Amino acid sequence: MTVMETTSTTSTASADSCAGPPRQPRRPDGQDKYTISEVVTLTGLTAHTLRWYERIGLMPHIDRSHTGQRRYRNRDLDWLDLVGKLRLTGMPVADMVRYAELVREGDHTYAERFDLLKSTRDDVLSRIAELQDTLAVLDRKINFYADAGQALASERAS
Amino acid sequence: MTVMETTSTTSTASADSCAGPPRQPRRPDGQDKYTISEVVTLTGLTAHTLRWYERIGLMPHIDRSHTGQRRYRNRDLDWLDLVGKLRLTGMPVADMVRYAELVREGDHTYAERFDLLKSTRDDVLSRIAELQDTLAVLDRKINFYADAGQALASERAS
DNA sequence: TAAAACCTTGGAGTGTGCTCCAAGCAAGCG
DNA sequence: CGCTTGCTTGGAGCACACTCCAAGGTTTTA
Repeated sequence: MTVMETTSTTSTASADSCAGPPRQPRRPDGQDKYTISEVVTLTGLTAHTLRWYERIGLMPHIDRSHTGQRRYRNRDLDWLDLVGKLRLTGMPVADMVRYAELVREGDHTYAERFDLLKSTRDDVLSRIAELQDTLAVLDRKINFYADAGQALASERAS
Repeated sequence: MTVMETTSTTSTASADSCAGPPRQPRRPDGQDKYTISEVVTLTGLTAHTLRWYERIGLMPHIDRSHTGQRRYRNRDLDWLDLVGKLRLTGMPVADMVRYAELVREGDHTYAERFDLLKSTRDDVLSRIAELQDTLAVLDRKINFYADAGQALASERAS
């Protein structure tokens, strides 16, 4: 009855500013079968999202137990890692689905996969450039407010 | 009657890969009054979006002509430039509205504005790091497909 | 002065990427 | 056996950031 589904830790504001990204727990060695909830803890995605990815054709075929429950394998986790990376680039899910289709279609789609990844790479490069541009603007403003804060402090001191 | 509202050039796929970002037209010198459609061409935003920004409190007070039409000034365009930059960082609109409120409230909010920009800056830095990480993954895959393409080519040649 | 182009509003609609629900089956434990 | 916990499905719902509409007033051009 009660479902509750691990509603992914609300990381709205990155609380600790002086730590790396929240590292996902590492996969246990020598295992090649994971339940959906194990994949939840390994990837940080919700079970809802994992099932949704499958519905929209973003996943390869996922093995099932004799009673129909999903049994993910290491290659599926590798795929989810890639999807996670692509998601960070802002790539639309539809494009990732297209890439997944190309993979399913076999080796003769290498060229098209190459093109897709290459243009994604170009996008990433320009996103980085944009962000660095923004960083400069931000730094100018931050310095302004820092100086203004200093000015107020020394005003209080005098 | 006919509205049509300049439905922002569909830049779904960045067509020309070997060109800089699509530079917005530069502001005419010595002008300090712009209609909404002039702001549309200067910013690349739609008129809908400009009005919506105003409704949600993301804009400072915008002057009006004697008949109630918007007349943007250079400082408003500066603000829109900043908003555009912040939007690129993935900052939620709600946070930008918060910043706009702080600006409206006056000089005594300097410290809070500093904090907000600083944490945004931190976010930008980690986004850049993520993207560079992704770039490495992408490059490995791209190299794989490039090599595979070479292999196929030399196979055909032999 | 008339037509065409542009601007106004509140509110409704859209696309994306999840997020959740209801109802039911299954597996492990005491 | 009953209880708890976990997994299944299709479909509905949600948050965000726009995007558009209808109906009407304004400005510019010919």
